[in-house]
Amino acid sequence: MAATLHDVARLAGVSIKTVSNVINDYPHVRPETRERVERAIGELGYTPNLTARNLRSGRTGAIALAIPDLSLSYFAELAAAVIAAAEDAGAVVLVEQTDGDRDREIELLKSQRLKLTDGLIFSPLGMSQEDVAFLDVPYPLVVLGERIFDGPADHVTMRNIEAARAATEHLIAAGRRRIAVIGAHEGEVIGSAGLRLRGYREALAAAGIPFDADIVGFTTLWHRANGATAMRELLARGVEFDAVFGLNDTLALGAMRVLQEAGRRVPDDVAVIGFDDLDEARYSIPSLTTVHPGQDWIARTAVTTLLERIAGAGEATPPRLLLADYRIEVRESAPAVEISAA
Amino acid sequence: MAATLHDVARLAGVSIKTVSNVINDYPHVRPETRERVERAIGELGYTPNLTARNLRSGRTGAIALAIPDLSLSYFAELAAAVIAAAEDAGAVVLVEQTDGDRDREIELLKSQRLKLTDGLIFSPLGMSQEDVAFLDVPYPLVVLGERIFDGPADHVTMRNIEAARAATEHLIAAGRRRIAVIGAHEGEVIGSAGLRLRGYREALAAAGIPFDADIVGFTTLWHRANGATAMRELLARGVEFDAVFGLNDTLALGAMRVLQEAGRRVPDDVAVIGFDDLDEARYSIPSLTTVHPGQDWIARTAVTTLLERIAGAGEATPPRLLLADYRIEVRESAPAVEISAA
DNA sequence: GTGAAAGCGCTAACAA
DNA sequence: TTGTTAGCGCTTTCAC
Repeated sequence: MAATLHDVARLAGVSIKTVSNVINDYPHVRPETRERVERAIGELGYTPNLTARNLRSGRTGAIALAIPDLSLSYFAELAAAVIAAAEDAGAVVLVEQTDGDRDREIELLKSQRLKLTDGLIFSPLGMSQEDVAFLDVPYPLVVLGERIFDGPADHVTMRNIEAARAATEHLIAAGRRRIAVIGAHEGEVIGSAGLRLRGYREALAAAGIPFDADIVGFTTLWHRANGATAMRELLARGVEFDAVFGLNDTLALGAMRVLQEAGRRVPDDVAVIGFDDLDEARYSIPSLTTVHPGQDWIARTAVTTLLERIAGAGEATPPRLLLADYRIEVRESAPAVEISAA
Repeated sequence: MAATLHDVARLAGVSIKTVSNVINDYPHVRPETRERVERAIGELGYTPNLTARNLRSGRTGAIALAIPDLSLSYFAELAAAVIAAAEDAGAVVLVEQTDGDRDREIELLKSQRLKLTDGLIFSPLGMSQEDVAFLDVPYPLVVLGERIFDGPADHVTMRNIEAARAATEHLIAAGRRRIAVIGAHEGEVIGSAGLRLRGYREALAAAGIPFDADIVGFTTLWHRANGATAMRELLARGVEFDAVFGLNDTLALGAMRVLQEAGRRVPDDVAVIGFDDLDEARYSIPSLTTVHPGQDWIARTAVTTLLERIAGAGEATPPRLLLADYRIEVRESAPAVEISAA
């Protein structure tokens, strides 16, 4: 059995209060007493019981992070950044996977599993705007992503519309006119797909290019395989295009693979741009031009915002919307200058 | 302030023990009493305080998982599987990143940060066999990976030597004779690199092919970029080879990219095989033949083994070594039959 | 500068 | 079947 305060106190011949004082660096302890206590601590190999401390303080020093699935690179990179940021702040992170399933997400929000933590960073995928009321929870919460806006909690996310518009403008500036899209969601208005598609349309409109629904590929899940399938459909349909905007990197990479299999040269015949700037985008063939949406900033900001809320648990400052800066990461799949078709 | 047992008891007009009985599904509670208590619980929105429960029971229901870095796909996929397995078992997972740094790994093992959890699944990368004594910790521990063997804790890992040998044999069976290796570590004997290299050499020896140090590429970190660099060096050296064994998938993918840039056809000129069977290996161009080392089994086994140790905390069964089965996942980059060079 | 004692919210032995 | 009560290990007033 592990040693307790009492054991240390007995061995050092002092009261537990004195031991507690030593442990918590309370200044007014006589040096010789302190030393005696420290020796006893060392001898017994005493370490404080965090659970008991937590019970007293009402805090655990842990935060929860709920994401759809760690095996999706985007969320793995996000989680890595969140854990690193939390560690810098002295907090520890409990990771939950929801699979992007609405019911599991809602259940998680009410779940007692979270009682082990002081607050939650939540990246919903299945829930949508009409579920906004479920975000009204009795603990500190920071929401990520584009599924729900104007909720009762702080929200850290990216500038989807502007960034997607910039991506599209990048292609237009390089001389592309028939820009296909991969990953659209039927009828979605907000959500990553809806917002990014809107940015795309804004860019087209600004350039006087008509929107053509024929070169928009729909796919609900944003996995590599779906990008590949959507691109196959586009090719099978026989529509013409000289560029592809993958609404995320994995879609773009899947699409790029199919393009190459079909003998289309990237970027000569078809330029490809993605969204997310995954590590992987740097190493594909060709390397993937993409939107860097500021995940690191999002992770850091989510952690500090949550910890602030936890610290000031009482105060009712209104929820904030925090937006990351983006930039276009120009690589081989869609260079900046116009490439003349062979 | 959240409601407590007392509040519920008061409202329901019973003692806290009765409320506790209801909550813990103690059978001998009169139905009408139970109903009254349940109504009170609903009215107050009572949820048990897990910290207090943990203090009583000495358990937290959380386990820790320590890995080098979630942004490495292998560890992300491992973590995803561990979290899923833990959830099935009713446990929650706290994820720590060590960056593969020996000092951080050792510090983590002694850290109080873990006091929030009942046990640890630990995947060391910086530590090595001589650090085995640090694994003698006063809490349930399951070790993963190939850095340390015969330690005082349960160890779940893969059959590196046999699997690497099988991978090499696959290339040999397809008619390859000059098989380069990417990712070797200078002088390493155990550790993934050392063991896999040993399997490679065993396969060569068995086939009567001499080992040639000239076609072994060294690189300490196993990132895509390192695979690419190592392959560039190999090409620059002008050595001949008709196959490449990437000691993991990311190395193989990085190497494959460089090969293609250099105009070598995969698999016609050079066959490529990896190790890990990352999700990504399925979607590269060409898709990557690789060793499936049973990560899922490893994750599930690590979790159940740890939970068993936690449950039987007293008993001192000797540490076990648990080995996952592997298989060769044959894809385009190294087909089973010999491809005749054009 | 140090000690005594209450209590965080819960569980479980024991009583009734 | 239900109530009383003693802790789990710690922090923290309040005395001394």
